[in-house]
Parts: sequence; structure tokens; C-alpha cells
Amino acid sequence: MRYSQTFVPTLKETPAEAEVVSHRLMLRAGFIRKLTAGVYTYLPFGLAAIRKVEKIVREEMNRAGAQELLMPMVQPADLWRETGRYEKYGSELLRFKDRHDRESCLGPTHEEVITDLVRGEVRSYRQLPLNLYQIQSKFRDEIRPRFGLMRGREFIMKDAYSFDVDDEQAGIAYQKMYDAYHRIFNRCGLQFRAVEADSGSIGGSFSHEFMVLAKTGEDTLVVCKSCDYAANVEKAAIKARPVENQEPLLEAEKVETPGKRKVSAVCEFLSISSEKLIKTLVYKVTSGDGQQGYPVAVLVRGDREVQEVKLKNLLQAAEVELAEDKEVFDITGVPTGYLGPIGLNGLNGLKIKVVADLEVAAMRNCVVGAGEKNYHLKNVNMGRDFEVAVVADLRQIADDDPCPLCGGELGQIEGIEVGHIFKLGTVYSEAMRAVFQDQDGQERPLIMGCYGIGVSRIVAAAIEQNHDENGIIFPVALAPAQVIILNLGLKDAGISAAAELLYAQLQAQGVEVLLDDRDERPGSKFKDADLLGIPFRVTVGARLSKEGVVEIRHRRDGLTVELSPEQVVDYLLAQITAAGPSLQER
RNA sequence: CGGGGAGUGGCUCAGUCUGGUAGAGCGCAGCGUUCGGGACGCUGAGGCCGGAGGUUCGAAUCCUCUUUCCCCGACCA
Repeated sequence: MRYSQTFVPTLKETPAEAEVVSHRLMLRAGFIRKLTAGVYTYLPFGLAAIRKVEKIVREEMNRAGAQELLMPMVQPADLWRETGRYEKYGSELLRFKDRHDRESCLGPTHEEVITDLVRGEVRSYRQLPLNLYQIQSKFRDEIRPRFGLMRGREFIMKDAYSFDVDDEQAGIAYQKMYDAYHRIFNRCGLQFRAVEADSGSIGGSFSHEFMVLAKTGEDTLVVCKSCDYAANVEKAAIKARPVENQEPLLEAEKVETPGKRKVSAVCEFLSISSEKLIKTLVYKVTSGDGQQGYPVAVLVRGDREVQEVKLKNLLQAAEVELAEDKEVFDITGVPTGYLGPIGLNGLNGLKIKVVADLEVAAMRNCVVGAGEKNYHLKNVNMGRDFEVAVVADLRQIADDDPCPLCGGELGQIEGIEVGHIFKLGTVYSEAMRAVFQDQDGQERPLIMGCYGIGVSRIVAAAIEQNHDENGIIFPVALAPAQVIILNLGLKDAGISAAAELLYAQLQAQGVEVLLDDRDERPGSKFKDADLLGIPFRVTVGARLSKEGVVEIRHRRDGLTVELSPEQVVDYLLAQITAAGPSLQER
């Protein structure tokens, strides 16, 4: 590649729209341009980085025995109705009608399409196991696209689907993907962590997310400092049983708490710790089929937070949302802050379901809102003074919780989700009647798994993890080119000839090289080289004429060596090889 | 969808409150000087001020509607 003929429109200034580093740098480095909200054009260098990821993904998927195919982006609504997801998936599914008035949608994922394909072709256990994947542009009409490629509406995803005869075989397929994902993210040069995850709207029983560790991550992970346990906070189960409190039960008592609404204010006023208080929160819940809405009251200890995903799963709800103060008053007739589980009734005879966190069940002589402005109740006890419909693990795990596996200390870190693997079981195969005959001639539903990787997001995540104030620092495996040669003597025949020779020699060795042959001042060339994040920079300039050397600089650590031109190719080949397996595996 | 903000040359923004000749820096084109960390001088091109309607002698500026984008929350690869 000659820079003078390559379309890499770098920007000196940062476009106003960019908030996070990866977005900023990808715009500045001329990798992407926005077309409309959450939809980007990939320019040559951005695409080159994406292709690098795709290549690694392909190689590892193929190695794991998966086969590539390519499914349509436009899908018929009827297919989605078979699984009920046409209604359930929500407005993230972009729906439209074609000229014949047929309802259609743009594929945000392909469980329905693949299951439809496989049910038509697979009849016998002899055709199994099967793992099919594609790398394709997906469209999800995100409520709020942001951060450039980190959360676009259109994005490139690898999605794989496995089909097996039984749970054991499906477990093997899952494990193969789990291992393949480790290889993929390792080869991409990323620091990542596999964590237990909530399976969300895709459905299914069990899943892991692969998280690239970065401060800008939108997910929070809980990791154990002593063992391998790691989970998304949405999922992290609180396994330790709450300590049974053996205090004698005291007589309930109404106390005046004028103007004390917040947990901290009530506790201070009554001189109790927040561990003695029960928070009563009202949620607006939308039923699983999206048809009805109803309120639910959730009880957690005063110092805890409700984990809404756990609540959503418990209620099998499509959506749960904390009610606003005004809504709470409209529903219960009690101002927020004074709500309690006793005598909790909706206005107009509305029933309010009450659910409690495990910890609440173990509490004794607690403080709760009295259900009346400016009053709380002391020495309230669950079972004696009030009943709840369900007791379950509903709160978010906290740093002071012990590790669910080993009891060790926990920490929390931020991560970017770049991969997610699910055991689907028979959710889709049963809904769509995708069956096969087993060895005994019995008809059985296929056991499925699905495995996603956010290809375009990986590039963004890699940049989040690898950059400095001057620009991107690509891992060798993802860099659009491994080497950039700066010709600082365009008008000097000797310098130019040396730069051209190195360019030709490196290319002959299979190295991807960008030759900066632009008629620009040296400063601009240095700045652009840093911005683009190309791992190795070769500067051919006046020092060649004076001292007979060219300079090689490592982008990552700034390490600089001066070599005679004859030594350059060998040196770089050794460095590139040392930096990763990308060259040999090409 | 709720809450906040913004649309003015390719980019970053000023001008809007208080209506009166559309501006700056960067970028771009030409010439000259420069040439190892985004140089300097001179000359120049480029804007129906997001769109529609209104008020006014006169609107980037005031009013109404509309549209797009960005930020904060719920979703997800």
C-alpha cells in the first residue's frame, strides 16, 4: 500500500460527536464515518482491521469443526411468529412491509432462520452433530446507539448455531466453542475474561459472556480474588445463606419520622444501621408476552440494590422498571419513603404482589415504612407481621459478599461484551418442530446452542484497551498493516530508493506494509503513523545519508533501534513473529 | 420512550440574549520560503446559517411547527 494512493482521511481535530476513545480514534484515524445514528461506513483501514478479526474467527471456528454459511438479512415475520418473538423481541426488531404487504424484518439474530433451515434438512442422528456459522451484518434498532462501533445499530457479528442429539453432546459442542473463543480472543491480543451471564432475550438455560476488560465497558463483572469465579453482576448469584438472626421478636411499634424518606435519613434519625431497614420498591412490570402491565413491590435490605435482571427473570417479565415517585403515589396512595409491606394495597382494589430478597427473610425486628406519610414501623418481622408471595435472590451482589464458589473476596471491574455463548436446549427446536430420529427411531427435538461474537465491536474494544494520547496501538494481529515506512526524503534519490527497496523486500516476505510516500512534512507523517497504530515504524531519512542507518520504532513502547537497511527485514520479521502467531497462520 | 443539549464553509466553533454587509482557527487550491514530531508568508475558493411557515421595511438572530444529531437512564454482540 502506498499512502499517497490510499483512502485514509485522518483528522487533526476530534469530531464533536465522539465520546469514548475508540470512537474518537476510529474517526480521527479515518477508519469509519457515520452515515446516520449507529450506522457507519467502514473505510479501507477500518475494514482491514475488521477483516483481521474475521480471519481469526473463521480459522478458529473452522478448527473447532464449525462450517460457514451465509443467511439472509431480510426475514419473514411469520418465521418469527413461530417462536413468538415477533411480538416479544420488541422494537429493537426493525419491521417493515414489502411491496406485497408481506410483513418482514431485518435480522437482529438468526435462530429462527437457522432452525428453519435445519428442520428441513436434518432427519437423522447420523447427520449430527452440526455447527453452522456466519459472519454477517446485523441490524438491531437500539434505543440508544452510542460509542461508535461499540454499540451500533448495524454491526458485524459472527453467529454460530449448534445442533446435537442430547444434552451431553450439546455440552461438548458448548465446550468446543468456549475453548475456541478463548483462542480467538487470545489471538486478537485482548485481555479478556469469560464470565457467567444472564441469557437475556435469546433464551436458554446457561451462558457465558466474553468480556474485554476496559474502563469504558458497559457491563460490570464480579471476579473472585482467590478462585476462577467470574460473573456478570446481572447474574452473580448470592449463594451464601444469610445469617439467621436469633434476636427475640419484639413488639411492633409505630414511630414518627417527619420528612425522613431516604434510607440514610431514616437510619440516622432512628439511630439504626441500614441493615435493620427494609426498603420497599415499586416496580412497573410488563408481562412476558408484552401484553399486560402490573406493579410489584420488592423488598431488600436498606443497604442493598435490587438486581433488575434477577427480578425480571423471577417474574418472567418482558420488562421491569422502577416506578417514579408520582407513579408510586398513584399506585399505592403512599408517598415514596414511607412505603412498607404491611397493608400494602393498590388503590382501586388493585393487588400488589410482594416479593422479598433472601436476606429480608432472615432479618428480625426491622424498620419499614408505615404506609403513611411521616411514619415508620419498628420491630417488624416477616411471617408475623406480613407475608410475601415469593422469597428469592433478588439483590445485586456486593463487594462484601463472599465468592459463591470459594467464599473468597470479590472485586468488581468493567468490561465490554465481545462474545456470548448460550446453551439453548430445545427452546427453538420445540417451538419450530425441528426434530430428528434417534437410533431407536424415536423422534426428538434437536438440542441447540448459539454462539455470538461482535466482530466490529472487537476492533473498538481492542482500541479501548490499546491506545495512548497519540493514537491507536494495535495488537499486531489486528493491525491493518504491520509496518509503516516513512520516506522522509522524497526528493532525495538515495533515501527514496532505500525506502522503496525496503517496501518491496518486506512485501516479498508477506509483511503488510504501508509506505508513506506522501509529499508531507515529517511531523505530519509521524503523527499519522502514531494515530493509525501500526505496530512498527521504519523511518528512512537524512540519517541514512549521514550515518547509513534507518530508525525502527515500536509503536507500543516507543522502543527505538537504528539499523542499516540490510538488517531491517530480518529484524522486523523476528519482531512480528515474536508479537504473535498472525504471520505463520496466514 | 422519559430527561438534558446542539444543528452556521470539509472539521472545531463564535455570532442568536439586544433583528441591519455571515465570521475565526484548522483543512483545501496556487505561489514562495521551509523540511526528523501536525511549519511560515502571500493569494484564493468554499455557506439559500437543518427544513417549512409566520412576525418585520429587514430574520442565522424573534414566534410556531417539523426534522436530524449528541449526552444521561432501561436493551445487547
